Amino acid sequence: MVRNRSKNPEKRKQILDAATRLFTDQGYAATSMDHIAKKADVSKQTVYSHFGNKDELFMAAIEQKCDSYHMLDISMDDLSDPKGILLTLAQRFLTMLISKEALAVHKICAFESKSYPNIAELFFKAGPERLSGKVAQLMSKFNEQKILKIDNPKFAAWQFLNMVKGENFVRVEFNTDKQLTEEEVEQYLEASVDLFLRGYAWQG
Amino acid sequence: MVRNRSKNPEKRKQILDAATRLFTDQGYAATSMDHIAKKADVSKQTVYSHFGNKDELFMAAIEQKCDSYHMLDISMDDLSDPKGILLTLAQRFLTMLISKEALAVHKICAFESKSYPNIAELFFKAGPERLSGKVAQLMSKFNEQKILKIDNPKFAAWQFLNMVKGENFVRVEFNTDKQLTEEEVEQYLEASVDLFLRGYAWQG
DNA sequence: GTCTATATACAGATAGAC
DNA sequence: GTCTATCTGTATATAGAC
Repeated sequence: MVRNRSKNPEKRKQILDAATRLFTDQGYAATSMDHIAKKADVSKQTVYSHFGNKDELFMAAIEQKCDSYHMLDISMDDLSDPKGILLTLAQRFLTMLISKEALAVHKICAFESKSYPNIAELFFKAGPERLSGKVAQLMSKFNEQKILKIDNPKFAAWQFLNMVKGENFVRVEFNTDKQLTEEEVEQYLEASVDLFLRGYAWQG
Repeated sequence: MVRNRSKNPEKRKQILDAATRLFTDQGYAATSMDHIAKKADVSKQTVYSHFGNKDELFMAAIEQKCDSYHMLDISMDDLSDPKGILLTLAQRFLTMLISKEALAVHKICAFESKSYPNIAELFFKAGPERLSGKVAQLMSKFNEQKILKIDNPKFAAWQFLNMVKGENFVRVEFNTDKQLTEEEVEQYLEASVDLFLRGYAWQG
């Protein structure tokens, strides 16, 4: 009886937390129900009692992560300093992207996207799509207020967000030995914002 | 005796091919030695005789894929049509990126980058780093010939390549239900090349 | 060197006591 | 509802025949 909520919700939370942690750390196949039960400090049967089977537990765990995938809030009140706004956005976005948590969910959703398309879709909607939508709104406002000339705000949003990733994200993604310094990243971000501003400037 | 090359090299190749296929398809943990042996049409013991254990076989398989990760050749002879060159490059790059093969290696290297850092590093060097180096050379030439004003060719290369990925790559990466049409992708690529050309134009 | 058969460990999932 | 104990399949890896 998975639906019965008279079961101890604390244990449920313990299980879900442990599962989320282990699945995102090690992946689906490499994570065992025994390990989850042990880490959650409950018996294995309790895990099954709460979540039915491994698949359902996996879906619940990743779903939770997707839900809690918090938005970057982009203040769109004062647009008088586009460079400052975009630079701040770029910095925050990149910091979020390369955070251990976000990267782990990203990787597992991408990796399991064939086996669990609905999970990957969930992540895409909660993460990249949602953010790019927000940024597109920002681009739209820049255009309306004639701060930048942006015919297609959606394109501009994807261009900007992808550009910002740069070498830094790829290096983190593949865990390369050498990583970029903060200064290098900062320089890259500024150069990218400048490129973007020049490319979408009104006075061509 | 793994080093002894008097063993049947045909069988070795069969094993390696099967392993590469299965590992990239399903990941490390989800792929069994039994399955590899069966697919390679040899006995399991032969697999062990050739590669020692699962780890070594995995490394050999992915290494092979990285080696064969073929470069996009970028012709740098006639630079008179920068828009045409960049558009062609963008199209070829994106096509390569979202190809089933490239995507599979990309995903598994990213996913296993913590467990197998040397494999991920190998891929990074053979893939993203090598390509961005080539593109940086192109950017450098654009600058030398005053076709574009590019102070930092390395930055420009990463900016261009990342930008080109756009929404399309992310949607393929997460296997989303809705995928972009060819027309949409083509429009995005042209918009991105235009943005890049305006941003790095000589006459600001 | 390659095969079949087997040892050993651990996986997901269930049965039954309390 | 939660626990301990167990069933059953399958994994990695090895032994021994040819």
